[in-house]
Amino acid sequence: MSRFGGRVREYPGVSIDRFDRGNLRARAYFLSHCHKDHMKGLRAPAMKRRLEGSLKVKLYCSPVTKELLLTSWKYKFWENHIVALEVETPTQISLLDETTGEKEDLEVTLLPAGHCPGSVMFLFEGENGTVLYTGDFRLAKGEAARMELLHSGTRVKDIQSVYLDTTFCDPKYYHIPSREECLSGILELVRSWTSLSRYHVVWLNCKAAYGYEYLFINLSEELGFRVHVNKLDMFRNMPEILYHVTTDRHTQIHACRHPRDDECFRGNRLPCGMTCQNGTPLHIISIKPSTMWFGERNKKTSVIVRTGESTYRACFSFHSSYSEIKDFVSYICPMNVYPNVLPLGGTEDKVMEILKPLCRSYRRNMEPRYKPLGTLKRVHKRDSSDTDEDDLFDTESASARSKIPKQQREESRPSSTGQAENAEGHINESRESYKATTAYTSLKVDFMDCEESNDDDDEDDDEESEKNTVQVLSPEPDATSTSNFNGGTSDQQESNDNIPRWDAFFKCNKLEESSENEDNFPSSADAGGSQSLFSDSDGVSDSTHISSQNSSQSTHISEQGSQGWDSQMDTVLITSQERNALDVSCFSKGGSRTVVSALQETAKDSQPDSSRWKPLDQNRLCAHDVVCDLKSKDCEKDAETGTGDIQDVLVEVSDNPRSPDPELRRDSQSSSDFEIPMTPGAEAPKPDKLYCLYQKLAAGECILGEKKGS
DNA sequence: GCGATCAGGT
DNA sequence: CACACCTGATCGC
Repeated sequence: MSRFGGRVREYPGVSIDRFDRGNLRARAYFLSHCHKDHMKGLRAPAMKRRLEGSLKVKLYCSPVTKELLLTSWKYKFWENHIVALEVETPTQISLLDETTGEKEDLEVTLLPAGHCPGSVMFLFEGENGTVLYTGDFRLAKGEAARMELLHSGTRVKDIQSVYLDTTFCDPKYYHIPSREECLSGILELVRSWTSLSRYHVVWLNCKAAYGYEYLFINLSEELGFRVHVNKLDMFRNMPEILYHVTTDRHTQIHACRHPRDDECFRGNRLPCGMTCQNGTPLHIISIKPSTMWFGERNKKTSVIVRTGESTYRACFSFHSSYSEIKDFVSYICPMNVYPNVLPLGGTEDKVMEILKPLCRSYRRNMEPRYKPLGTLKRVHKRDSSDTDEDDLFDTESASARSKIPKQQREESRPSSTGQAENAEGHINESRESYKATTAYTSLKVDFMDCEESNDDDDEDDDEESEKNTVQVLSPEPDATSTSNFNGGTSDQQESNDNIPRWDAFFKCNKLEESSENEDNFPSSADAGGSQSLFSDSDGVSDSTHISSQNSSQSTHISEQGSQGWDSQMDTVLITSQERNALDVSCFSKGGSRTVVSALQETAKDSQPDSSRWKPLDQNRLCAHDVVCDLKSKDCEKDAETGTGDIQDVLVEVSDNPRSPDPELRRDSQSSSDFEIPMTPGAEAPKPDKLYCLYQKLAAGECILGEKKGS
């Protein structure tokens, strides 16, 4: 929840995203996007009176935001006061104090924020300095570097203050899979289900808020089914959205809602009331987009998690992750940062502790040497932002950096180039040291971190409660060992002395050996925690058959009969590293595809296809370049004809998606990414064994066969 | 009757 | 443990 009061200290005459109380006296208003929590007071009688008293007072926003806002009659009284500013078009505005006649000139630029349709950041430039208000934003790593208007010439502008969306500004949200990863995960799940028959439909359990449109568009484009929604009049002037949504319920993708849509779903009914077609009952799965996050050390990034017999969650985030935020701020390198949001339970101090070191004010104090500001990267190549952004950012990208041994990096880094240096040195140091301290403080942190996302909110999670089978990860064979991770206080320390710890081991190895080892551990961040050990075995189980129980990591589909044996297999997990790691060539190109091949195809597709809807395009109101090219003719055909070849399809075919058998149900609902079941009869490794394993791991050797044997 | 606020839910 | 929103209860005007 935004706790931003509406005003920036540099320009107190403007109010942004808040319209109540003191903001009623503002000379100009700005709305970054159309979410209610940024519209407080906007339709209040007091504001209405304020407008009636002055024709001059304006609300500035993007054209899309204006359109969405005025769709609701509640905001109609703003109509003659709204000024839609084109995105990325610097505009001079005059702030007039109507009582004194005093005037203040200000240049404002709207920058795409990637949060929802029409969402923007505001860049103010005036005599009190340059101020960036981010609103809510999701920008991938390196995206700031591609925004021309954040730069003057090739250098990033001298920004006095950033008012920042800090929703996920906490290391526990270190990584959130990219939009593209999430999208293709959802796409493949939807594709595989809907291609089983025309009666297989998907319900996207989306919240009542703007922001899912690009998902609808991409699904519709790829699969050829428009998405059923309750209302679409707000998109009447946005053809590229309008074309992909429908109020006709006869479609296989639904995002309709009902006050008690969960009940509907449990009764095998869509929120719109559909339950069968031509007398044939529908087979419905639900996919709930929700934020999933991953700790720094976890390289696993499953974007789809099965939560029930026919319920899934898919990773989806409107906000930047911790590392994206840090990338953004360190690139901008402002004098000051002010958090707009305090993560619940977090304090301003804690957030500032993270952000301060990224600011110039702080860097100056710490380092006398002048640090040049960042430099503009490739100018506006949005298409490429869809792909692996790391590749675009050669020396700058964190992941590219981490592939180079740190020592080497420091030696070879150029001494006077802009951002490369900017992002290096100090910033990195601070990150390193932060990591070191967290790794130290508690195993619990370590474990939580590794463990992956969280996001157990609500209703359909009851079965997930045991998702983290900690015992297996524990080095201690007995049951009390759980406390090492969970409760652990003093005895935790003790047991740690006896048991070789992966992070400690790795650190010491790193000192002894040359830095080559880092090649075996592409992400240096993976060094901590025993999870990496197990997730490895988990991750490669494909090739080693180490454990059929963990095979949900496999990208293959579980083709489930009604037996229970494979209940662990039916979790569909699509992880980003699998997509990178697996060889596409081993999969057939037939009508039905494996997850992996399909994913890689879409990844390929996504690059050059300019008709694809991209998050930063969410400001297009009435684009002339709409290409309503449904490449889905084939898919449609598939759906008509093909229910065969199911073994190649992502999701199991089940005649009875809601198995009444509670045993089966509980089983199948566990996400095996969370849960690493103990192999029957197996015992946890002894300290010396562990040491041995660590050594082999560090050397890059395969430990799996042995582990299995032990 | 309306709005603001809170609690509780999805 | 998040977000964005909705509903319903309560209070004040």
